[in-house]
Amino acid sequence: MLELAILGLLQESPMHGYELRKELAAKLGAIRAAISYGSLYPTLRRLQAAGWITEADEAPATAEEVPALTSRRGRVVYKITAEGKERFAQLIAQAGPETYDDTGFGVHFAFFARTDQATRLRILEGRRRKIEERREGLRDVLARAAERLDAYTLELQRHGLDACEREVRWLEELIANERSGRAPTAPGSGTADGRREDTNPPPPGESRKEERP
Amino acid sequence: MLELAILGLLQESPMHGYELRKELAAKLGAIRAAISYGSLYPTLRRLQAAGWITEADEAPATAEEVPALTSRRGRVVYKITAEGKERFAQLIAQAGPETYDDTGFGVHFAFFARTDQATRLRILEGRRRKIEERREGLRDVLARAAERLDAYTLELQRHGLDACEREVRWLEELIANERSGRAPTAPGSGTADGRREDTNPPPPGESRKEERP
DNA sequence: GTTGCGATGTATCGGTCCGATACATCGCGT
DNA sequence: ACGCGATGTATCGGACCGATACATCGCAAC
Repeated sequence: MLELAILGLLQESPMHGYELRKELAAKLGAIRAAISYGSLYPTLRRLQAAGWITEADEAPATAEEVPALTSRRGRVVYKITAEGKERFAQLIAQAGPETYDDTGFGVHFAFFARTDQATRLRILEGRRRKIEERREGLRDVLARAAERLDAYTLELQRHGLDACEREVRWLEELIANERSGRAPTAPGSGTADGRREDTNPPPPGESRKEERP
Repeated sequence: MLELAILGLLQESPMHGYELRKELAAKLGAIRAAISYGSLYPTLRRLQAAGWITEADEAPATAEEVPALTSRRGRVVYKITAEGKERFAQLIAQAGPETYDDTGFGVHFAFFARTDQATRLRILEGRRRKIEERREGLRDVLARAAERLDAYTLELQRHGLDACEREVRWLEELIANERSGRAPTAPGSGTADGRREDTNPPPPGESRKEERP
């Protein structure tokens, strides 16, 4: 999962670890808390060893500054390689069971703009199926085992059931939109910017902000 | 977390691993998928080594059956010890940061019937605070960084924001109920069985069903 | 002017939990 | 007699987390 997320983000622009973590938190804030450094840095090294990413030397603007003795380690900027892009495409397209759990689905969904429509549909439907199963499980417990459970546990189940029903409805809408080839924005959610023929443009902002080194 | 859940369940009745997993799935179905055996069995041994639980020999009904040679391993039933109950009480009362994340909160909530009111209130408010923070983060992203993100990512944030707002309202209701000393059942959720002076009875069904061994 | 502090930044370690896998028994239908 | 799905215990490698350590930079307060 982390691997997929990193590859996806680096495809938008080169970044160093710290920045990667922040962007990840912004993109996946709805799904999960910020990624831990204890996972991030080892994974970066693993990806580098596999050849999916490389170090990009930072700010080669003027070559006059002599590196001198104090070797100035500091931030390490990574960028994705051609093999990395292939790997990303492969990870996005193939869907295992983990693609449909909370985190897996969230990460895949966050990169739907780089996913072809058939795959999007497949993932949305797989997720719906999984949530429907969870929903049925909760209904069963509430219907058949209610007397065995205390009021708090029951309230928890009810809240969970409600969340499931809500998510299924959300997915239904997304699936309907997907089938009719429209943009993902649900009707009535504001920010509807009208027509768009081509879904799937690598999102805007491929250029990058500068920071004084 | 697993430790707390196991201790809590064994307090209701002795069980073996398989059963524990099923009960856990029923009780926490709204929160998370079934626990893995890869965590369950090692944890059981850890708890046993610490003295919180012990093996309870199964079905001592008739002592006539000679164990004979084939030593009949089979299921291992565990029961909680006095020290285990103390440990449980301690874990329930003390709230670290992990008490307020999704899983942690779910487990604590599932055992609210064994938790005193002050602690319940503290946990509900801590959870609310945490969700409010997540909500503010999502609002920030939607307000300030919307143009940097593609339509799918935005839709994800919107859905997450909605879930946050909903959970905050749910928590508000629970907190209000808690303060007024009522049972947890929200008004309008059916199953309101009227007055109850004493919250905190060890829930019904302390006796146990029999299965032919 | 220096001192301290919060943000930026990289890195490791131990621990928790998961997913796959293996294997043995039991009840039951065919 | 056979198989097959549910029951049941167990281990292993790997993913990810939380705490911790440490170094630099900008800047505000004294």
